[in-house]
Amino acid sequence: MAQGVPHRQSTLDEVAELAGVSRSVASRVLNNAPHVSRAKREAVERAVHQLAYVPNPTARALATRQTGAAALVVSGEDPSIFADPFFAKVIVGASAALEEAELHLMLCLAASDRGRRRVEQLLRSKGADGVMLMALREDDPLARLAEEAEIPVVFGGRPVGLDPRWYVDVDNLGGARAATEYLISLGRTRVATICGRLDTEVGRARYRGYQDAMLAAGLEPYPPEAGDFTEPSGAAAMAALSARHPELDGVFAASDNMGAGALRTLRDAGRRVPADVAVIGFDDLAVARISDPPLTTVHQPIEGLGREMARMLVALINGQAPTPLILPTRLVTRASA
Amino acid sequence: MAQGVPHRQSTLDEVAELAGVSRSVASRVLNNAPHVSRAKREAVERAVHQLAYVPNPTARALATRQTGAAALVVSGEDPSIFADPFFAKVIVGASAALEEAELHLMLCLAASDRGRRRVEQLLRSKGADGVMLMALREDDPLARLAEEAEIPVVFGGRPVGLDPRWYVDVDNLGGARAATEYLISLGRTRVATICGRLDTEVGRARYRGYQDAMLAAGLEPYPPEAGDFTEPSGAAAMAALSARHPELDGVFAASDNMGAGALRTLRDAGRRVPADVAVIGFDDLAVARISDPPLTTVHQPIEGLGREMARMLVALINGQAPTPLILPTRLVTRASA
DNA sequence: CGGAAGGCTGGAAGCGCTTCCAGTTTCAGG
DNA sequence: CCTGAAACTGGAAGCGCTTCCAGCCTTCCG
Repeated sequence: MAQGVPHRQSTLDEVAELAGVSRSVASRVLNNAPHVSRAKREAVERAVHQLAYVPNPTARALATRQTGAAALVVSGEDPSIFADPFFAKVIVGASAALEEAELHLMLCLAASDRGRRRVEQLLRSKGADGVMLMALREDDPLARLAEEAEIPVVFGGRPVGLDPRWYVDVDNLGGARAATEYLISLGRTRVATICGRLDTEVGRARYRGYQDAMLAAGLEPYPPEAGDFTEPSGAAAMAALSARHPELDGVFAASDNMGAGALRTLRDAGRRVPADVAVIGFDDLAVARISDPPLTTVHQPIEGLGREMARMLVALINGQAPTPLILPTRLVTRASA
Repeated sequence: MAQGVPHRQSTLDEVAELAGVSRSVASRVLNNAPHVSRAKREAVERAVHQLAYVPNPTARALATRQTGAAALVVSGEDPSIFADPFFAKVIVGASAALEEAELHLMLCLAASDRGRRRVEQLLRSKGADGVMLMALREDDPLARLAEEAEIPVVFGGRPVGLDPRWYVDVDNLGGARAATEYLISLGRTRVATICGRLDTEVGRARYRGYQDAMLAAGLEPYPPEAGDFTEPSGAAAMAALSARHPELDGVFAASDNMGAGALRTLRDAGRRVPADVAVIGFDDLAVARISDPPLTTVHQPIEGLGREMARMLVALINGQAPTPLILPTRLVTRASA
């Protein structure tokens, strides 16, 4: 940066003057609006090139009342939940879709009080053209704020106890049911689940899917053994489960990380997978591929989730009326089941 | 959103009028600038509260010529490199530091041509108050643009063939040397390395660290066996290495993912870790903890990297003159070596 | 060749906020 | 009770761009 003179940014006025037209015409050329003769259009283009002119986005934003940015806010009390590669994939998808709409991506990690206050500001001051909300906790105050906000809001996953107007979700229930059904189809009858946090909709839906499948097969569901979606919690849950129910021959873990943890515990305990216990995870993250044995899991289209959220948001911003979306999941069979 | 009347956002003028003061005074109160009597200050505050007034950030940005946002751009031809949890951690750190400075975080994945063009725009139009640049490739055109830009730019990691004025890096060389020295101190003498891409500074530095340690111990470094930092590439490299040099008793992998890949290959080949071959990784990501056996690795302060980049950027934005920073790494011993 | 339709054009009014500055008020000290 | 300094205050001029609109100039048809 800053080598030599500050070199004042050139303005539209200067472009207009150099091109010998009025500022209005120059503006029209830039936004390629109609009502500009070929000659003037070219003159302006030449001037733009000559001055290396770049429009000032802030001024444009003020005049058009559009910021040109969309925000992705990730809630949660602990910023480290964001370290989950899940979010990175969502971002990749969302980023691509926003790029198509020429929108910038603002990322808000609303973990601290301060962070949440900033999100509130953003929502109320219309600091972005729209907002995508993820990982809301039960009774998250952000939910209210979002409902009251006068800018488009799209939810990623349905927050517990709320029925947002616009959201994109993944078929957690169906995926969990499919996983459990697969275990059952393998002849396993003593299938337990390591479920995720039951104060999240994801955790609940996946648990419900497990229950549904068990009941449908005439089997008694085991009581939920809860983890928090992380590897250590999966390992701990597996230990607790084995102690309480040594007869288990199948486990559905509500996340790959927990599944990997379960594999570790089983391995340490000398139980073979899948011979003694079959394990299925959920997410289809990298960890599922590199665990030992590779984890059979429920694939969810995470980038797709991000992409669709962004697309829905763009639609809303453009005044369209999209409908909520639930993306399909599918079972990926590997060695663990 | 949009329940009921559009409810026009109230403006500073309205606040001023309601409080019975001029707009200037109201503005001063909001920015708590001096030269406002107690009485008027309170009157304005009351009006702000009553109207639920929130200043319009765009207008403020136009007037102050400050956008209130900093951008983090992640380069690379493939957007999926962003899926590496590495970046998520950088973001967590950067986000926290930016929050303290009341700056928003804009995230730019400059993978596509379109994405790169947008970054160029951002740089040239001063669409952000500053920019953090990461994962530049060799001869990345973004580097030039950044140098020419008239806004503060901080590099995360030094790009190959460039000596940026402001950067934050991690002591890759020292870390790699320490890892290799540790293997040697364990009595291993036939230590090879699975290095990362040698067209990145990270890859080169870690390879150089390995070389240094070997030479210093009077051992002959093996020629580099390159991967691309991913698990599969590590597995493949390990296979190639074993085929070519069956005598190996130690391997330094330049990333945990590659280390995990190496472990997998060794396990599949029936070689015991660390008894037959000791393995060390680099990064200290989650994968190092859950691999089998857990991977001894070089810890690098990734969140710290993000935090320091953001702090340096904030310093630059505030007109200070920070100095480049190289963060320390340290060896974390686990079971694999 | 007249006239109307319609494309072009540029002046001017914003968008909502900051900030300079000149004028006014306040008040301690003499 | 006066004086000057210090503290306030509000008018006004922007920040750089979009967009409405009234007027002008083409065309083109009858």
